[in-house]
Amino acid sequence: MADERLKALEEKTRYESGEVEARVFAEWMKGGYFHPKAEGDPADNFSVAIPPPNVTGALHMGHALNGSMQDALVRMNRMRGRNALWTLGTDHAGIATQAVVEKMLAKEGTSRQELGREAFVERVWAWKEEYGSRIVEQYKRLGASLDYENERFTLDQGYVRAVYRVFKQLYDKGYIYRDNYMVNWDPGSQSAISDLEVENREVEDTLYSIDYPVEGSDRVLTVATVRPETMLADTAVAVNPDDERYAGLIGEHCILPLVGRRIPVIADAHVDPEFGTGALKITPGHDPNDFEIGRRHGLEEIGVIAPDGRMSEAAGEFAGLAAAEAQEAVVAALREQGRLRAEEPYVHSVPFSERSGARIEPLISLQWFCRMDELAAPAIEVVERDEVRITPPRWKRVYLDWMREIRPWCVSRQLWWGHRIPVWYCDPCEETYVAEQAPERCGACGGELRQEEDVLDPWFSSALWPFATLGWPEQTPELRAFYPTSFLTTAREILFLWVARMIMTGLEFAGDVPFRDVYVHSVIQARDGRRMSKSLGTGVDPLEEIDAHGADALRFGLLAMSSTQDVRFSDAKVQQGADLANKLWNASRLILLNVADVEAAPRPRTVEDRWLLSRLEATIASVTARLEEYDFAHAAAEAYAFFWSELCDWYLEIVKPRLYESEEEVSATLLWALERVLALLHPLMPFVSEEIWSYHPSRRGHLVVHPFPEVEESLRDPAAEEEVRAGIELTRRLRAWRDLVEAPAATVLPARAEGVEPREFVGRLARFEFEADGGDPVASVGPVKVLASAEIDAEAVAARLEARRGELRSEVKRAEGKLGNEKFVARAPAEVVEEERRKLERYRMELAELA
RNA sequence: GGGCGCGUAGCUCAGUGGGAGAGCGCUCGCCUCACACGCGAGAGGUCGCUGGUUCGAACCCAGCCGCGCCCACCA
Repeated sequence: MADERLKALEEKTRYESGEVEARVFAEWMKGGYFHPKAEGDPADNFSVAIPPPNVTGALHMGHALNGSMQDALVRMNRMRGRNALWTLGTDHAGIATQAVVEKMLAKEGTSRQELGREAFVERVWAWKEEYGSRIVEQYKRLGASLDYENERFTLDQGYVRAVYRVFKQLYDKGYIYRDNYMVNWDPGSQSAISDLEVENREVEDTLYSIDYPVEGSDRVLTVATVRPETMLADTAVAVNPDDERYAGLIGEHCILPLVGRRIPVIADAHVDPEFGTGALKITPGHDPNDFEIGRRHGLEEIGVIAPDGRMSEAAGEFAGLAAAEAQEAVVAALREQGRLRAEEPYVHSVPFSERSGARIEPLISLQWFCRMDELAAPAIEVVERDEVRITPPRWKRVYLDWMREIRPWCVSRQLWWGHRIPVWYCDPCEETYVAEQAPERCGACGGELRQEEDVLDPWFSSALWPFATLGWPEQTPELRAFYPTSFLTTAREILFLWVARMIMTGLEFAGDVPFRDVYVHSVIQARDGRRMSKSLGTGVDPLEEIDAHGADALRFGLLAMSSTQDVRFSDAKVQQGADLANKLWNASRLILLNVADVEAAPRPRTVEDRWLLSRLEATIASVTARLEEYDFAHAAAEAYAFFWSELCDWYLEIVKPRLYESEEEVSATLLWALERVLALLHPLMPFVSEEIWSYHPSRRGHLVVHPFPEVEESLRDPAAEEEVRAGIELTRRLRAWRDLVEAPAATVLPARAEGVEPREFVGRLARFEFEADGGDPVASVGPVKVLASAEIDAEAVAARLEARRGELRSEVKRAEGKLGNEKFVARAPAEVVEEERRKLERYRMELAELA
């Protein structure tokens, strides 16, 4: 190694992530390591399709966690020599992207309507070209080993082809149809949205009770509603068929106040006789339940609220008012007519759009739907049979429950940014064409065609992600080599929106499941336990964490935090990662600056060497197993514990004298151990491990493609582990003893060992001299007799002895009690009883020594 | 209304049938020639409550009390 490099290593006593990460990442990119060959079989290769972030997005903690997990597995498998592909791409994110550009236009004093559709879509593309790569650059900061050479976008040319192919085939199968149906209308984005994009929130409204007079009688039916303005669209009053109070009224009519319409009194089991008066006003045009009831009874569907949130012509004198204004006006009119019986505060849950935040306006509109039951059936089976494994397993049932109740999916959106639905209409002859490419003219009359205005729900295209990104519908080498992908990590909130749909389309169109494993990761909450949210201001910015502590620190921290349950963001865990990076750096300096010029190899000379090698292999086995079962938190914790405690605190301290003399055996062994530790940690902390590796004398190429350590069973040595463990235990007891008697830290205390000779390191690390002459024994610590000396306070020793005797007496009592229990001796497993007897024996012996 | 998860050291979390753990924080002692982002030694938990099963329960079962999430059409 060049002397300047060694000198730099010697001088840098701290690991500085800031001056390493960009340089190392550039080296990886230059090496082309992230772009695998499209060769081999999917079963031997490893591939992951990144959950595509929105083009408008910025890296948030969820991305960082998800990315850290995916990258750990992709890196591990790449190191194992597999063709490892982590597919990169972004989602066009209809509403979000359209909203960003619309906001820009508003600032310029114009609007999308003013621009027109074509010019607007061009503007969005221009925006995407300029700003759409932000989040990709942010993934690089995290160290994500994505295939940056092949970035996909849900609206790129090939992808659109895949979307149109799927739409056409679903249409031809009869799954896709157009219908007038009740949808969740989002007045914010001026579009229909799917059930899954609706969230219910508790709201305090007023519950109005209104009297509907019964035709030809003095009776009134009192109905209750929180939306009195919708009464203008009422077409019936419903009561429960078993409700005796109203039995005689079924088939009669009410006269709708304000409107004067005759509406029938009908019987429907949906009505709860216990609620209110047991009479329910039916508004098929503006309430999902009423819509269902209306269809059952063939009621007229009247719409009085238009898509813009204002009252339509059908609202008569209220036309043109905003719905809220209409509500006030209707209530006032009813009050004036004496029809308003009661108003009371009422808390109930109300649907809101997750996209725009606006209160959902249920209304009937002409939309495109996709029937899901046939697609769902095989997607249910593959999960039932664990051909797609869901981890943690409790989500399997959640998935299955939802899939078994699946309902048609409203796939059309009234937006301009997205996949314009590939349907063309001929107005004169009322023909409809569904095609992958625009037909020239109408086949029937030769007339001009008009393309459907609506675009597809962005989730429609996301549903094709694992195979569309690999080039489907072409049978590309990528598709052959990397489909099915190996696994998917995701947040539980998109289990239905995305994961379930990918499984359905994968089976239907790509002929196989889209991935073998789904790992549903936990949610990282804000430090105070609230959800991280931009609007609440509770988000923690991963890029700030990277700037402050390094990408490795953040990655380690997130993996260490992750578990199967939600956790609060922990600054301490990120700090632990930063500390670990620094510790790695410094332990490596110690090793690299002192070793002899030898090949890295396990060359144990002492039992401590065999101990370290054995512990290292145990750690490799365990950490690897944890990663393979997606237990990232334990993988991180175990790697940390081995490195920090066993390798640094014990082994390095034990072998320092040999290392300073540049002994060959210990040098070779340490270089070997360091190489394996760096490789093992690389998937978790890629930057610092790669950087240190650049100083390692065994280095021939980058660590990113260095073989991942395979367990060497021959290095396992239980006897050495036990012997050194005992030495460590004795060292600890001696240190604790000297602290208790307040012996000065630097002094070496005289002692004699009886029976077995303690390992050399015990005396050195605990600062005891076992060959000491003279002095009377003042205390026993295990096999060690401590001799009297000026450094030791006799009173403290006496107190210590008494305390230890107390401990021993209580241990003896506990063990005696247990062994005195006949049932314990009779029923507990023999080895448990035997172990208890051995303990009792030991305690009695030590107590006898101290007496 | 149904389902799921969680209540363990001051804090954040592991542990899921045989003597309570980690990181941080705290106390004491160390600038020991890799690291003070360090080293050594400690203090600190009747494992939410009540019953039950078991020789033995933080762990299994039942009930209760708190907290969170998901699904669901009660006006």
